Amino acid sequence: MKTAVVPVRTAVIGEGVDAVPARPVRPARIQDVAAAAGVSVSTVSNVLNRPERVSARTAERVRDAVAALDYVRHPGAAGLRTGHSSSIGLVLPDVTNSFYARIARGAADAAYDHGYSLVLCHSGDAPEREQGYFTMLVEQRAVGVVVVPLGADPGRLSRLRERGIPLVLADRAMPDRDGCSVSVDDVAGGRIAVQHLLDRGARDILVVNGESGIRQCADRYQGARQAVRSRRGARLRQVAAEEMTVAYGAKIADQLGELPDGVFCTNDFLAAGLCRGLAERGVRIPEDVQVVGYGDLDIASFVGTPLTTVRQPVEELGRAAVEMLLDEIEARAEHVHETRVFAPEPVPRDSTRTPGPTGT
Amino acid sequence: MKTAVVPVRTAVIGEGVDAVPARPVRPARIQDVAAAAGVSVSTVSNVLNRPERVSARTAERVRDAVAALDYVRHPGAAGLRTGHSSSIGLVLPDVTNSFYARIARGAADAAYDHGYSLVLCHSGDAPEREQGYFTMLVEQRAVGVVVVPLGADPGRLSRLRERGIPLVLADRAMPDRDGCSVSVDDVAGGRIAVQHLLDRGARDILVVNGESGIRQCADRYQGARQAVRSRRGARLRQVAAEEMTVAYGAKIADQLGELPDGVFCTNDFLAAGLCRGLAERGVRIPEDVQVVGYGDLDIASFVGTPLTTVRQPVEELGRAAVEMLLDEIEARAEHVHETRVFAPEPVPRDSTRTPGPTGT
DNA sequence: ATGACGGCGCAAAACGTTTTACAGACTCGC
DNA sequence: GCGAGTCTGTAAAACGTTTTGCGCCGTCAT
Repeated sequence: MKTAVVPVRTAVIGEGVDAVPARPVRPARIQDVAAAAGVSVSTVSNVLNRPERVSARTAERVRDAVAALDYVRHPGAAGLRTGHSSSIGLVLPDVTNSFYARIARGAADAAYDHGYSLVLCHSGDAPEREQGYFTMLVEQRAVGVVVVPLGADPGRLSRLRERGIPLVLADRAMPDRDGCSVSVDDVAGGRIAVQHLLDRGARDILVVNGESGIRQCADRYQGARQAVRSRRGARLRQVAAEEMTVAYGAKIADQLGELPDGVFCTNDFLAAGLCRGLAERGVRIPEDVQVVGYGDLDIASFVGTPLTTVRQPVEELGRAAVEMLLDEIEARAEHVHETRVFAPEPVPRDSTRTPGPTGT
Repeated sequence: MKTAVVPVRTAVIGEGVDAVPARPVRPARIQDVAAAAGVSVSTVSNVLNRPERVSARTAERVRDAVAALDYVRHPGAAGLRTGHSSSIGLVLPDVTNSFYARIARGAADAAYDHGYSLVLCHSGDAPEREQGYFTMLVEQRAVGVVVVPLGADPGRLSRLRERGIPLVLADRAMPDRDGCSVSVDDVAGGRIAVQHLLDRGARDILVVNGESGIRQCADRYQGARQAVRSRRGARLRQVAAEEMTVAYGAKIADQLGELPDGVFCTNDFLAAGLCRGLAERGVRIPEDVQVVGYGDLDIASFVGTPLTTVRQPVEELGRAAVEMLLDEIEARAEHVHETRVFAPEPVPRDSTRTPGPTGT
């Protein structure tokens, strides 16, 4: 869906012809450096890549020449010889979604730290586009790919691997014998959230969930059950919202019959809506009902009473993904595939009380 | 600032040694295709790049061979010969910021459509890191760069250009003789917002702004002035918030003496906070006071009464940036630099009334 | 027949590196 | 002095393309 756009004014600057004045000089090649330093190309290459193989004196001469000529290496050409590029693919459904954006950020940081460049691939929930990016990455001889896969079509993924490109799965970790994966532990997240409520005296817990078909929702509920089971006298109910939005959160607050004393919403939108709905009914938060959200989205801290929530280390997810990828690439034989699951952590704010000895 | 993270469990799958079973076969080269089709390499290359130079019969034979061998072209090697790669750099302060994420999305889409790959560079507000990415892009022989520049250090930018890499500036358009730029028209945005209020009968307008040192803020205020000036009997006041956050928006609502009948907040956070603050004082929105925000952030639709706001065509910004870049690259001599300014558009929601004949 | 011309296809050079195998120059121990 | 061993440095091949210039072979007009 293209946004209609009106470019109000568009000014033309420069003349085009003389706007490309001195056609920029051809960048210096390694050969030029060699000539300038009075050594052979191979020596220059050695200085650059295995400095220990060359005497201090020549090394310095070479480095001077490099500086003088403003030489910059051409990793493309190098890759041609060595057989691998230095770029990593990052394939995700939508950069605009803050969850994926945080993954991208972590991944970009890690790639930068290790001297790799990150190719952003926006699959936009379209499998054929995901596939298009895969072939593009194969062409580029990408050294590896981090992917938040779309459908559960492992075929496409393994075809990439057959091409010799290691893959790390992020977030939607399907069990995967042939590669690493990273994800966050939603069961633990649910447990943490409800444990937090229990610790603050809540005993009649309501889970406001999304559709149980969504893995994250099911997992978080399971975690909630675990927490409640371990505390005698505690009780757990669940209600499912059709969509995990603010509007549906509010709607559920309206329809609530017997009020619980603790609510765990499996995402912050639901929680924000619920809080608003409850507030309109005159219910005080956290005095009458304590509320915990999930995700630590921006909205959690904006809402009327700042929301206690569960934070997922998403940037770390992205970072870990590329680091595991690089390990697979660099260690090769010694590498063992790993399934890394990150634990979320509670973010206490005003929608829950401070912990007391008991409560009831 | 690294988030503390606890990987709860980490399972080891596979054995590492035999986890890399059949070392994937070396991908087919153009030479293999040539052999299989019984033609020369150059013919294969011609089939691939200038099909008109080769007879239909041979072309088909070659294409069959390509399919049979599952040949994929190696643009890196090609680039070595032709002198240019097919990757574009996108340098921005923070992908996590939804504004920049939207730019990234638009840019990624455009790059994909034109067969270029987009290298994500996360400068993270650190000039030295921005510089680091610049040199990385020079190394890669990136064909061009779209950048949301950090400081106003045109030196770094022009140094990139001297290297022969065209640059398009996004968002923070400084007037730029040597390249294209894209941005949104904040003056128009301010005018639109206030015009919207005036059209709905508001006459005593308050602008809740950020620091006037920020260009966007100054521009939006200027637009507001233009709108008010063109309507007799209308009056404009301004108040500046120290930060453009929900909290400060609420604070301003508290401190407000004489109530205006229309408020233009120069960003949606301020607007959300202001609405909450006003609501707590018992002020009805939009009956007593109409409110317009800016940016069409997620929060605008979540808030108590959904917020009328101004939407910026940010994805289009990103898309246009790479397209202008590609024009510069492909048209070369005929290209003329352009400064493209996009117009924002109003998004009417519940925090303003429906337009009436007048209103007073 | 002959010459010119067009259409196809090919050989080879070039792009900028890395790496292998080797050569020359020292040093050292005898 | 001499051979073995160490250091430095080098020539050349290789990576996978694209492109230039050329040659071959029909065809067509003369």
